[in-house]
Amino acid sequence: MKYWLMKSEPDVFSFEDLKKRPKKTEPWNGVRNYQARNFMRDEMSPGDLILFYHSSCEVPGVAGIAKVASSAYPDATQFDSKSEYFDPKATKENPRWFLVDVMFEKDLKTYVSLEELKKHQSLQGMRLLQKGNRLSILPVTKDEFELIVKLGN
DNA sequence: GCCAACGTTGGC
DNA sequence: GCCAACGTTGGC
Repeated sequence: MKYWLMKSEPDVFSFEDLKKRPKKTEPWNGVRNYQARNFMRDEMSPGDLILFYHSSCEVPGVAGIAKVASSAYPDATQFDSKSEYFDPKATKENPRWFLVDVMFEKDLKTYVSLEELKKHQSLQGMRLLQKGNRLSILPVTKDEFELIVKLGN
């Protein structure tokens, strides 16, 4: 079992939006970064737990807990010429972008802001907190995951 | 294969 | 809106 942090802009797709989905799942489409893709394609397994992180918003931070709900499969938006995520170099025979389905797991009692994360000595090594970090999917250690869940409860 | 130019991310 | 950081592109 692995642990992850996945960023989403809440104006586009928030943790509350995930919860409101009929099956509480959502294909994590639109990732167009190779490192992030590799995490989904090669490293994630169904059941892995996810910190659902809100970025580019008033108060960035961890909004709730989700989990990986499928194995990896091609992101359909890469083949759709009308999609903003269309990739002309991708073919169905040779897809370039993969995704997993993400499912609501549980709420936190309180939102855990980025500011709060920065206060904790034991989280200083998180990739999320490193300068210049832009990756939208990041691995998180078990200890980091558990501490952050504790901060939210 | 180098690297400058350009685009994007994301906190502030 | 700014800007630092960093990934990608494309000319050579």
